[in-house]
Amino acid sequence: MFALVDCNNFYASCERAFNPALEKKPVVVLSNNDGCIIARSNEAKKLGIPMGAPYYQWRQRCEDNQVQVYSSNYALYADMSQRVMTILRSFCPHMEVYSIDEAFLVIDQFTENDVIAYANDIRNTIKTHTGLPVSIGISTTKTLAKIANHIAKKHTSAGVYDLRSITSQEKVLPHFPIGDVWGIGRQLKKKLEPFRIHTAKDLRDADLKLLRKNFSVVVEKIIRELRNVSCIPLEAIQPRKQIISSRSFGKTVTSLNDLEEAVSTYTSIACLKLRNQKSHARGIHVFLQTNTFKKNDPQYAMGASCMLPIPTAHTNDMIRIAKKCLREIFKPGFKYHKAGIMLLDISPQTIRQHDMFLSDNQKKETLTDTIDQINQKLGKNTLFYCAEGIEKSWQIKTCLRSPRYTTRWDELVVV
DNA sequence: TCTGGGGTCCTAGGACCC
DNA sequence: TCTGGGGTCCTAGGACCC
Repeated sequence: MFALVDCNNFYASCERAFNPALEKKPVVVLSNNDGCIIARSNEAKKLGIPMGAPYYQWRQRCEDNQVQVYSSNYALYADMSQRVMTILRSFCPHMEVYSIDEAFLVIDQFTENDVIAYANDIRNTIKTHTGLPVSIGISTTKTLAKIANHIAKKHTSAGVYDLRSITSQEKVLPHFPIGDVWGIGRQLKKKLEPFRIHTAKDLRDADLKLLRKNFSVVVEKIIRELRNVSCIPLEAIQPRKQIISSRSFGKTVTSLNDLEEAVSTYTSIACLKLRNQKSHARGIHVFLQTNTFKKNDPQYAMGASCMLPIPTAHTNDMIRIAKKCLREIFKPGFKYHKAGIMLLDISPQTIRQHDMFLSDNQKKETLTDTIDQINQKLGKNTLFYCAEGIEKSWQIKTCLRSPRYTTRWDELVVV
């Protein structure tokens, strides 16, 4: 038996948890650079504000309706997520953190009635300890638990829905749109329609062989999961296979110097993530681009990679080759809008192929460890590489960000 | 004026091996 | 006239997720 616990309107709810004045009011949270709307409270959804819409197109509507608008505050959301996950783990250690606001639990030890009480206990505990509302969907497979969660969120006031029985499945699946099924996106929806598949029930009852011939194994798994056959197992937390760091700039960037600072900063962010998961990487890919929305501006987008002889997790090693890549692709005269980096060929630090002709550099290890420890103790970026820049004029503006209530001593909530 | 930032998995095709 | 059968690895592109 799977339960999917999903926080309602997560980012918007985090803002509300520390600011009760937002209760019952429409709230939206914006993406980096205050570009797009990426979270909405129920009140904001009712105003017709769509997910992912560019903010500038909806700004007037927001102002007219006194919508409370926030820049994203990832320090806060990440910390709140950890609190929720810690509570969930205390209920059920057999769990998979699926995203910042969702987790699957495997709960096999319960009888029919107990499980509802158990789910309610989880909801109440999370609400009491964090202030965040969650919904819980329960069923026999992950795909069905996802559907149950949708129902819990939209059609019940209880916040818990049990979709294990055939009776409940017969009631729900005929009305559940195919595009809302986990794993069916826009393209698959379009391709399934000629097969007269419009609802979750249509897909469940479809001819498996016919669909397998026309679609990938992904679709076959979804069909089987809808038939109560579990094909997508609970997964343990794995180290990332790919680490990306990229941002749009706060202003148009034209100089190589600004790009170098930005790319060095992103490299530093990514390398810290890399070390935190005890991995190292053998290379880096650097990319930059102009603003693709500005059709009249000359466009340029390019990337370049560079590999090291042996993997590293040291920021200084990586910044050095990142800059080398950047200089290869930089062309003067363009108005740059975004740059980023991707770490390549990530592997665990325990697996290490030494270079016969290079000696280990113990000093470098000590340096990196010390920097990390100081930053851990005294706050992010207490020490940083000068290559990252000091003024960082290219950096994003987040003028609507709420305080980092839970991770900064100087931004604690005042009661 | 103004349009985010991460991730994963699958498949096909090419290059190579014996 | 006629040209096998079985593998692996890598990459790009596409689809999906939050």
